[in-house]
Amino acid sequence: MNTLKQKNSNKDTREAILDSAESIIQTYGANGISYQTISDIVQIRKASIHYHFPTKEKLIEELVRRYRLRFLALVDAFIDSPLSAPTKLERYIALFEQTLEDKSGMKVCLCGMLGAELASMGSPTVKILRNFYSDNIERLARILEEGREAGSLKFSGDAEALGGLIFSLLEGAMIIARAADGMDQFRSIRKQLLKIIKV
Amino acid sequence: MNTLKQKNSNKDTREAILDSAESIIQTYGANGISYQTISDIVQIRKASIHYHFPTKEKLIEELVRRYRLRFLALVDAFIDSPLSAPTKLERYIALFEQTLEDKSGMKVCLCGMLGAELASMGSPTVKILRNFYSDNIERLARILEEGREAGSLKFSGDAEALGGLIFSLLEGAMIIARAADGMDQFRSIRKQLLKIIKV
DNA sequence: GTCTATATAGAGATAGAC
DNA sequence: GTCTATCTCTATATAGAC
Repeated sequence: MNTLKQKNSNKDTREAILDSAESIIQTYGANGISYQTISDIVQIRKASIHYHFPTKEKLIEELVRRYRLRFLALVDAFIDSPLSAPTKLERYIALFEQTLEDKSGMKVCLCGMLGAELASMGSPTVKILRNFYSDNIERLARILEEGREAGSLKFSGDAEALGGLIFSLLEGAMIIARAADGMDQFRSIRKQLLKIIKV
Repeated sequence: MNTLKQKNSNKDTREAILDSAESIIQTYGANGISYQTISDIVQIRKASIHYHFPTKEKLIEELVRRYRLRFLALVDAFIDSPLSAPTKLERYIALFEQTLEDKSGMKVCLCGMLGAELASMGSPTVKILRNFYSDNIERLARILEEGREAGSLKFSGDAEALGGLIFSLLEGAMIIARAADGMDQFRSIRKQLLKIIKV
């Protein structure tokens, strides 16, 4: 705890920059962030942000990378647990619901938001976004297949296709429900979905 | 055809501006348009665009208004026809599929795209977006209810809730499928959806 | 209705001092 | 690692000639 000690205070600044950028994008879209707005929130000069993230593209790339890892970790915390498949599915949906219920305003999935503007993102970022989508669909497919085998979920056809359906649905529902300005629509959609596939 | 004749040539320019802006937004997002990019496509000077649309906000508002009317007209062209409910549903889904299949690149629903950035849109625009969503959900609910009564569609619960689910699903699927870079994912989701509710 | 020219503000980014 | 200062580019928007 002496010679190996890192200059560590920058970790905090770096994370604070990512935190503020993430929050803004989830609320206003990719165009909502600027070095200035981040500067105002983090209380650091614009130029200092460039020390941590040389370009805006790199900042967004890092943002997406972090978000993906963090979100998948939340999923993987229960996916191999002894919980029933329907419970796992409800937990999964709850992750989206919580984002939408954020106390600082209804937020949308970062990767759903940026996916809308995919054509204007750098290719490393696009790769991570793609991975985020396929990782989530794969997790959903696993839950679905497990439920079908256990007899707790019922559906016909490909689990992967239904996983893609549910993931698309959740991403879309966040955007649409936010316009309705309340959680009711999202909740009624969730209820309808579970009614369809729960045995 | 003389005294009442309008100065009419501007109609074309106006529409051309809207067309180009629409196409850009559906591909790159709201941030993709600037007076310059529109100027390049329409072959008109930046300042001239301001003659037709004094501010960017007004331009986007008009864009959303036009899109909504046009899209609903396409839906209403068959919604009260003697077609079966499942066929109507397939036709409805085809409207989204066609947008995604556009020859100038995979496009996303204009209102889905702008909904992602709802928090940074002007309030008249937000109102029209909200209407677009609720109008579509209402049309879907009508088709669903009709199919249930005719025995050609099967589902339990509220038709409005299922309509919201399907609409959210389609909006989300356009975004997610585009990242997968091909129509396969969208088609497999459509297939899966129809498998679930077709009798 | 479209043009040229310009005002003004904001963006991302860099240089170099501390 | 953070600062001040500045560069360059692009954005929206306006004034006024044609």
